[in-house]
Amino acid sequence: MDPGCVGFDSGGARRGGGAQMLLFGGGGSANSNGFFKGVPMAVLGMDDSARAAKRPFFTTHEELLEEEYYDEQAPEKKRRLTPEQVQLLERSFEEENKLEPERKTELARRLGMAPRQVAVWFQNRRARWKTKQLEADYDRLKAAYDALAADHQGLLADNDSLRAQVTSLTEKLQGKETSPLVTTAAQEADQPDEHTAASGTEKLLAQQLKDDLLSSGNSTGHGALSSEEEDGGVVSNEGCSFDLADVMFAGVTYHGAEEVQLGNWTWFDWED
DNA sequence: TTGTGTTTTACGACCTCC
DNA sequence: GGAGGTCGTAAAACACAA
Repeated sequence: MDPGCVGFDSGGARRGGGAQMLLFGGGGSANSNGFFKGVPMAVLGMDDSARAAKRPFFTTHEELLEEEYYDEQAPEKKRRLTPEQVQLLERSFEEENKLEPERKTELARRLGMAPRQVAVWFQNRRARWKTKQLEADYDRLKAAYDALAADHQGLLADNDSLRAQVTSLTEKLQGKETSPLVTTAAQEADQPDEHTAASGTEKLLAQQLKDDLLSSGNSTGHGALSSEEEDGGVVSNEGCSFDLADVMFAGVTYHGAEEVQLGNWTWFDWED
């Protein structure tokens, strides 16, 4: 027979024996792991599947064209492709996962398979490929999500830390409300002109506040003062999730300071 | 050996494109 | 309308644990 032929001998029904197989490339008997032990539904001429279902598997390309291979008695069972067939199909799939009619015909001829079989194999192979792709996409998206979630947790921790600092500093400032340096807005309303000039003590306290802010900086830089920021006396809060100015300076006025507003941040700078 | 889960082969229904 | 695609599914083949 044609060395490129593969298939079953459907003689089970005709000769009363077990199914036999010819290996791809001219092999002999059925292999040991159970491949092809069933009587086949054939190298199906499945372009007409109703007829093909009754066609024996063992056949050459030429025999495929012959009606005499029909066997009305043969049970319809599936069979697996040989490793050699699968190997060639895989190689072809790697080159192009779509199947033009010419290529389908050529592959079928080389493999001793029906064109319909080749087409079905490509359909199933594309489905498996798509599943793998979806799994890979899922893995990538999950990794990206996990990284973002971790980053988010870090930001939340930073946020908590900064809030704690704000609370601490606010309490510290409010504990000094009675000093001549700082008054509440209400106190200032009562005595609007009393503290318009910054004294040496005021500057000292202001510097202390500034130092506190600088020393409480965190790793991400969000909401904390950096040395660069100190130079200009201006603070950026890009990416910060709370309004430091609102919290820290609510109801408190620093006398003799120049108020610099940038976004949600307010910085008080004093001229010497 | 048997039960069970997975993979492979094959098909029908439906959709899109020419 | 026909060809060829995807999608969902049936069933055979296979792997493997008990």
